Amino acid sequence: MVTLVEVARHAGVSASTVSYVLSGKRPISDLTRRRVRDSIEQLGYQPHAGARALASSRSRIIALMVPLRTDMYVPVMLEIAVAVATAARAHGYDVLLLTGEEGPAALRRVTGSGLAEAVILMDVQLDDERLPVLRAAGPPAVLVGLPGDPSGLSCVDLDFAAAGALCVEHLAGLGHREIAVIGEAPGVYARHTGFAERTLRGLRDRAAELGAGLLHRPCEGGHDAVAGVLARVFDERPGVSAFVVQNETAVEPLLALLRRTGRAVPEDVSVVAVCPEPVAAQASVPLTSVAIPAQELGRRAVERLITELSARPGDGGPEVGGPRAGGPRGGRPGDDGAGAGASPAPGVELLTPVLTVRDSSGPAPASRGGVRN
Amino acid sequence: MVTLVEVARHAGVSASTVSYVLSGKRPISDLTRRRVRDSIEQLGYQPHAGARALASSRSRIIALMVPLRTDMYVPVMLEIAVAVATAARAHGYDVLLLTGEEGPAALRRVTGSGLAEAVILMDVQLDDERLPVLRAAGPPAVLVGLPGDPSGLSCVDLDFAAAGALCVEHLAGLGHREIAVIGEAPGVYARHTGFAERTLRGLRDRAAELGAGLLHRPCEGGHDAVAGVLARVFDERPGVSAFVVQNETAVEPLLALLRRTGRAVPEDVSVVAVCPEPVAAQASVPLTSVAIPAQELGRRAVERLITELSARPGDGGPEVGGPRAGGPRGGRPGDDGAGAGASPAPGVELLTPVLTVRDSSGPAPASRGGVRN
DNA sequence: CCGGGATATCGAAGCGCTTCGACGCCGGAA
DNA sequence: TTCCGGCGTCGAAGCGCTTCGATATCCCGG
Repeated sequence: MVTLVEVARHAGVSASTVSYVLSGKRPISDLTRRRVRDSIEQLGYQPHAGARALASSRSRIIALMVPLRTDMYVPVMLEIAVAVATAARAHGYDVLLLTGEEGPAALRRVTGSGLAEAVILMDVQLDDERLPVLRAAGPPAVLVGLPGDPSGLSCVDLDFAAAGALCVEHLAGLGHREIAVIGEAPGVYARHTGFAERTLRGLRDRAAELGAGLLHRPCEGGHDAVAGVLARVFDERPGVSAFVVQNETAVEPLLALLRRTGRAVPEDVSVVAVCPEPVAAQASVPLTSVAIPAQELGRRAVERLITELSARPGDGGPEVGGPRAGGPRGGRPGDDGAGAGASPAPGVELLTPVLTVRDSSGPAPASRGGVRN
Repeated sequence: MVTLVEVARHAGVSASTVSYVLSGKRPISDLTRRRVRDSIEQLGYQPHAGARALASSRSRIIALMVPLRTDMYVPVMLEIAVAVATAARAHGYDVLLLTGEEGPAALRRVTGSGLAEAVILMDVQLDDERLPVLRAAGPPAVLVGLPGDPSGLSCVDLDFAAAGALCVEHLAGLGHREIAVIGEAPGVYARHTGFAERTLRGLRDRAAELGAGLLHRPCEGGHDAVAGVLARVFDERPGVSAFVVQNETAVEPLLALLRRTGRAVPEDVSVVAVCPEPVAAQASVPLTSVAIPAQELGRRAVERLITELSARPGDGGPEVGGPRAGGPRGGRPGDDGAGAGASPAPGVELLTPVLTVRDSSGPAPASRGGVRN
C-alpha cells in the first residue's frame, strides 16, 4: 500500500506538505502542489480511511438506517436510500447501511465508535425508540419522516397531512360527497407510522371542513384483501363515488375490482392515489395522484446533515477530498425547489405536496346515492 | 470519548491486556477478564473504528454496490441489500452502500483506501466494466448475478436458465404447445443483464427440446405497454395458450388484460411467473411461479465473503468482536439448504429454482389452434 | 541595510489501537 | 533443590494521517 510518506519522498517534500496539498488547509506553492499531485498520480496513492478518521476524528461516513421489514413503500425506500448515497458522495461522504434490526444499539455503536459521524433515519414511527438516543447528546441526525414529538430533532418529510387534504379538495371540487380511503396495512397503523396517520388526519380534517363523508379502511396488499375491503365499503356506504388510495399494492387490485364490478373509472368512480410517480403513471388507468418525492427527500436529508456537520468544527475549507465535490447537485441547500411549507417546528421541513391530475378522477356522477344539500 | 487506555487504568491493567481481552488472541485469566469487562461496561467504552482499522488493517466493512437505476426488480434489490446487511452484522461486519454511479472507480476508492475489505456487486451485467478491477489483484468479491465470463470470480445467483426450463416443462407437461414470454423492458436486454438472457436461453432450449413453440417479447412495465405486446402476440400466434412472465410490473396488467379480453386464467390461458414470492402470492390470480430467493442470495453472498476473508490472514480466532456473532444464521456455509446446483465453474454457486404451483396454470384447452403431432 | 510580516515548508507529537517480544511467576520434572 | 516451560501480563513500537508550532525565505518600508 502506498502511504503518504512514500508520496512525500517521491515528490521530495515532507509528509505534512503532502497532507496540506490534499486538504488545502495551508497555502502551498503552485510548483510544489503540482509535484505532489504528480507523485500521487504516479504512485496511485489513496489515503487510508482509518488513519484519516483516527487523526482527524472525522470518518466522512453517514449511517443510513432503513427499515428491516419490507411490507410497504419498498420502491420508495430504495429510491431514498440511493438518493442519499448519491447525494452523500457528492459531498465526499460515504453511506453505511444499517437495518432497523439492532435498533437504538446500532446507533450507539456506529456513532460511539466513530464509524459514522451522523445518521439518517427512515421509517420513523410516532414514538420511535431510537429518538431518545439522538436527543441525548446524540450525533447529528436527520429523520426522514416525522415523529410525534419532533422537538430537538431535524426532520424532512412530505407534508402528508397536506397531501391528504389535497386529495379531498380535489375530489370535493369535482362534486364527490362520499369518499373512501384505502389505507396501508393495519400493521402500519398499529406501529403508528407517522405518515399514515398524518395523511389520515389531513383527509379527515378537510373532509369535515368541506362537509364530505369519509370512510377509512386499512388494507393489506393483494387482490383478495382489497376485494374484501371493497365489498364492505360499498355495503356500508353505497354512495361512495371516490377513493383515495395510500397503498401501492392495493392500486391495481382496486382498479381491477372496480372494472370487474362494472364501475368505470373515472365516469362512475374516481380514484386518487398517494404514491410514487411511476406507480401512478403506469397504472392500468393513469392515476391522479400526489407524488411521494423520494429522491428529493433523500437529497434534502443529506443536505441538512452536511450543513450541520460543516457548521460544527472549524471546517469549511475548500476541496473536501471527495471527487468532484459539489458537482451534480440538483439544488442548493436553502433553495425551496419543491416548496418547503411553513415549518411547524424549527428543524422540521415539510415538502409541499403536489397533485397531478391524470385520467382516474372526474366529476361525480350526477346524484347517485343521496347527495346532501 | 472513552479510550482503551482509560479502561486499562480503570481496571488496573495495561492497555495491551484490555486489547487481548477484547480480541481473545492471548490467554487472559478469568479474574482479569472479568475486571476488564466490568470497566468496559461501566465506562461505556467503544473501540474506535478508525484506530482499529489502522492498527489491524481490517476495517470490518463490506461494500455493497447496488444499481443506480431502479427500473426493475426493485423489491428484490432492497431485499437483497437488507439481507446482506443483516448477515454481515451477524459476522461482525458493517455494510457500506455504494451506487453504480461511480462505477469501477468506487471500487478502487473504497478498497484502495482500506475503507472496505471486500465487495458485493449486484445487478451484474454480462460484460461488466467493474470486473477487470476485481480480477486484477482486486479485493475479495462476490457477485450476485452471473457475468459472461465468471472465471476467477465468485458468484451467487439463481439458476435462471433452469428457472426458464422449469417454466416450460411445467407448461408443456400441462399440454401447452405455444408459449409466449413477456420479458423485462427492452433496456434490460440491451444492457445484457445476465439473468434476463439466461432465463431466455433456458426457456428456448427446453422449448426446443420439448417441441413447443416459444415467442419472446420484451416489455416495458405499465398497462398500455403490456396491452400493445399482448395484442401483437395473439395476432402473430393465435394458438398461444400460456405465458411466462419475467417482469413484475407486467404481471397485473397482463392478468387484467386477459380477463378483459375474455380469456379465463387458467381455463383458457395459463400464466407462470418468475418473480418474488409476495408478488406471485398476492396477484389477482395467485400465480404459479418460480421464486427469486432474494434473502437467500444476500445471505449466501455474505457467507462466501466471510469465508474468504477469514481464510486470509491469521485470523480464525474466537470472539470476533461483533455482538452475538454467529447468532441468527439461518444456514451454515456449505449447507445446501436451497440446493446448490452443480457449479459450471469453480466459484459459481447457482441456486436451484423451485416452481410453486398456484392457481394460474392448468391443462391446455383441448386443441384450440393447430396442435402439432 | 535592517526589521517586520507574509508565505511556504518542515518536524514532531499525537490520534487509539494491535501486536510482538520480554518478563515474572508458578508447577512439575530432574 | 534447580531448571524448564507455560501462562498471564506488560511495555513499546508502530499503523498512516493530521495538525500545531517553528523555521526559513522573501519582499517591503524605513
